Amino acid sequence: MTYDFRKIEEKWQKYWAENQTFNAENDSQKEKFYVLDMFPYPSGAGLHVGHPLGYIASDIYARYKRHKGFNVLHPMGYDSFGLPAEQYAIQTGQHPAITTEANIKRYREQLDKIGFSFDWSREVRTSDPGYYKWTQWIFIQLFNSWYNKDADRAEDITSLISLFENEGNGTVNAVCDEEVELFTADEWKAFSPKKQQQLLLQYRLTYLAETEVNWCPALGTVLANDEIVNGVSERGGHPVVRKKMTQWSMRISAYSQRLLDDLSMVDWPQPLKDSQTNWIGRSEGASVTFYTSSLNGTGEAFPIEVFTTRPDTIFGVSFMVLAPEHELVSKITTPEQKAEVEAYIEATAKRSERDRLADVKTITGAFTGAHAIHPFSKEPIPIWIGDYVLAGYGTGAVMSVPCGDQRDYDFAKHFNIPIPNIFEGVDISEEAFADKEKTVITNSDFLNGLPYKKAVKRVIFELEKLGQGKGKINYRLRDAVFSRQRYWGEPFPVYYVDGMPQMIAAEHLPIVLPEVEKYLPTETGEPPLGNATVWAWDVQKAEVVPNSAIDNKNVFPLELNTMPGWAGSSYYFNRYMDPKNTEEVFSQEAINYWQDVDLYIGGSEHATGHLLYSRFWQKFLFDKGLVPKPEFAKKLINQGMITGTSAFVYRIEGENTLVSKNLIGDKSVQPLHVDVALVNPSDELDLDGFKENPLYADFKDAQFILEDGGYVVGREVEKMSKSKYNVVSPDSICEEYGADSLRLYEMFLGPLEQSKPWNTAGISGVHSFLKKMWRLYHNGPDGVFAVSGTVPTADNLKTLHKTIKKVAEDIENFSFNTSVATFMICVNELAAQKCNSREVLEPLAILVSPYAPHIAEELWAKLGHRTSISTAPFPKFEAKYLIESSKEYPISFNGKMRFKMELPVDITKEEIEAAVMAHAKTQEQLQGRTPKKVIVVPGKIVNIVG
RNA sequence: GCUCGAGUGGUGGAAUUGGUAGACACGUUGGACUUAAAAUCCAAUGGCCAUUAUGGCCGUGCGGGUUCAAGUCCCGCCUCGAGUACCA
Repeated sequence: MTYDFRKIEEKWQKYWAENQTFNAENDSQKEKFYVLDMFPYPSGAGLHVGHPLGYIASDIYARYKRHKGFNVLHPMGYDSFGLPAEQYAIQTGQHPAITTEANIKRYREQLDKIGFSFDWSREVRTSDPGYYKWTQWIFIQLFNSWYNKDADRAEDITSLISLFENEGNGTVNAVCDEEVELFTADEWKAFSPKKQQQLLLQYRLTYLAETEVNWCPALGTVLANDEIVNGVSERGGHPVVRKKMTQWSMRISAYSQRLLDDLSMVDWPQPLKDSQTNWIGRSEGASVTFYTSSLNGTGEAFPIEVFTTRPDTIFGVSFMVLAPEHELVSKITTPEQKAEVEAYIEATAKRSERDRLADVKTITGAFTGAHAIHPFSKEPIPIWIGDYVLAGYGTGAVMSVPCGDQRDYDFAKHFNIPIPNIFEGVDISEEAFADKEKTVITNSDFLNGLPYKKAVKRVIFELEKLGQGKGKINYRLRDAVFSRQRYWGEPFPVYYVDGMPQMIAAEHLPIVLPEVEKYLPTETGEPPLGNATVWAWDVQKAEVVPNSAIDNKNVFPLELNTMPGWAGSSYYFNRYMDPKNTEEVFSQEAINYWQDVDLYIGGSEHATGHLLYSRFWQKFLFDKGLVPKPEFAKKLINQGMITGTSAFVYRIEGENTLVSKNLIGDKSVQPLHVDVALVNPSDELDLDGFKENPLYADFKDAQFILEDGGYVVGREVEKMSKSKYNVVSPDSICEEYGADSLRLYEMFLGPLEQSKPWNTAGISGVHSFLKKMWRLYHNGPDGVFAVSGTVPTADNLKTLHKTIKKVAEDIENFSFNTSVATFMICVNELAAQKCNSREVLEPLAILVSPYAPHIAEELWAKLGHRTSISTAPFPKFEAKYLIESSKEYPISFNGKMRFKMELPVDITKEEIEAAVMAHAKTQEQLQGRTPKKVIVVPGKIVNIVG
């Protein structure tokens, strides 16, 4: 009987679906194990072989854990809100929900063919109202919360209100907007309700504020910092400009320190932790307030707050620099300097973000004419503006210490500003000196002779005494803009009364995305939801009603923005625990049983987006007592990218002639991508297919210069992408070799975390392994299924048990590539031993089952089992079968292995040495010399020196 | 620039705490079976030199070092990849 993988795989995929084999139980007595994949955005292009890599790895792990007796949660769903479906809708008028549905259907077909053990009964889709009801609900919880720094956790907004009522906000230690006015309890009570709402908004964990945002005109929306790469949009590469807009923001900065600290709790890849650490960007230093001199300018003394990591160098300050956008600039600039400053501001405003990034070498700036007073020396310090100071970081102003900071140094040199030296024994004639460890301060009054750390302490003490500064920790992490001017996203559960946002009560959720005629912004520049005609909130009826009913008494306008892509993905891992719950986001029973994700597999590109936002929401839900763990995923693995192997044909420059790769010689040729589907494993082009393909119509009549009757293409490893015609789909591999072969081969390619090239040719190795394994169970006449009850030999058991040991270790270490090699060795050995004993072949089927589940189920059934192999106990490793009576020792001379020698394992070092020295080959190697030393490592090696 | 990761045959890769470098595959070559092909099986396959079997020398990006012994540890470089970028 031949290995008919098509029939077998179809049969078992149907069986698993019908029997719901992989549905997880929420009320199990078994120990839980939660294996999660990052859910995909269902794009129109479908899956290529690179996508399932992580899914296969997690599936192997999930199946392994089932064999180990765990109740495994292994769900899958779709991050189904997003730009491509909307762009498609703009172009074609097709509703994004329809496109999305079709794409999901295709994804599901492709996924099903690979034989994953997903619990599909728990599928979630972020664009499903039943799901985004809870996204909206969490948004409301954030709105109704503030961050209490004293308790270091989020609290209900009502506790803040009662603080205001009792003490005003003077004593409140909260994370809030930069500038909040101070008020007493009595003042608070006297404020109008609107004023109170405005003030509360400055404390809420999600808040509406006019912020500088990254506006992308081409996409017609704002972007978060992590959605911008090199100054252009991540999607599409469009320019991004700074713009002030009223937007919802998330006060993620409240969690900066905890997001940093709790990285030590999770087993995540170090590079990922590093990039989160960098992104959060904690720096310790001091905030110092300088006052402008009232002797010049308007005569008013304005405070300028700066942040510095080197307060110890305060006596080295010889100028200050403000960002061109800094609000003080217009107030302090002297009449004489006004023209120059304004010209500079105009010039920098014109430069795009990209230009600024591309050109960091050029030093520019302008003098304001104003001076600040040094807090200690009382000397006047000139105030400049320059675009090397960023408005968005710190306070947008710096105290410049040219002797201790290279940028300040370069700026000072360029504008001929003095560079006072405050470091003992350091030459600063060529460059600044920034080494904290070697710092000894001089020329600095009370700091003279102090090293860095002591000087910092002292100066902060003195600043506090003056009331002009204090120690401060600064974070680079900004609050996250949460509004998008898009259609295909979660609507906010928000309506506006007198311009103030109001939350819709939770019992009326979800607020369902309205229908619109057009998916573009309105003519007045409002977001696409501005096109909706039924998009107003009736507070009496508690429902969405036509806009015509808006009277601002009972019927109010609804929010027109939608939520960003990361909203729905920031808690989906918790929702999977109880996905059908209509009363709660998840029940406490479910979350207390499943707790958190034990293993999360996905791409490293989500390091500072999804993975940071998810940790933020998790901590918020933790503070609210809704989840038991402050971190949602214990272990995380980044799977590497599978690159494509592009194929090229070569056209001779200026001719319609294509020349085979090895005949190019010194001809001048132009390489052209050719679809890899037209190339066979020997790199030969399918000439007929090529000529018939409409893509290559230009070459229909081309001349071909062939070698040995064929056309050999060139190959190069590139990113797998449609535009490079190097995409290989899993469907075609499943069709030709089967899902089990695909699964094995994806693992066999190399370590999970590494990026590696796909080459379909290599799949024949794992495919013939499966055939070989099949034959092991079918060695009767004409290949009929035949397994004997004979007692296995010592060799059989040795092969089996070393395989059990290695495979179990490999899975625990996520070294899936080496276990495939181990299976091959095992089957090769058993075949050589002509083993067909049930006692060996039955456990072997279980070992292979996580990797190649279809063939394993089929063999398991043939072995007489009536239930799925998926919960069969993993074979137990018995060390006794591996015990050897002798060991083949490598005998080395001066570290080089010369020959091997079989010796019993239970003899002493001395006996080994004696046996080795007595060997004829030893004497031959020594050629009469007496060894200086003989190293014997029992069980390992013998090395003879001399 | 900074941070992190990686360099091993023609190719993908293996090598547990320093202990037989190149497992397992792909590819290539030769052979068996076959009228033929496919499929399958067997053998060889890091480089160089030598040969009658036996052998010898070199070899894990480069240069040093530690060690009886280094792909693995230490120091200094080179190359590639990823992230980040005037962060005060």
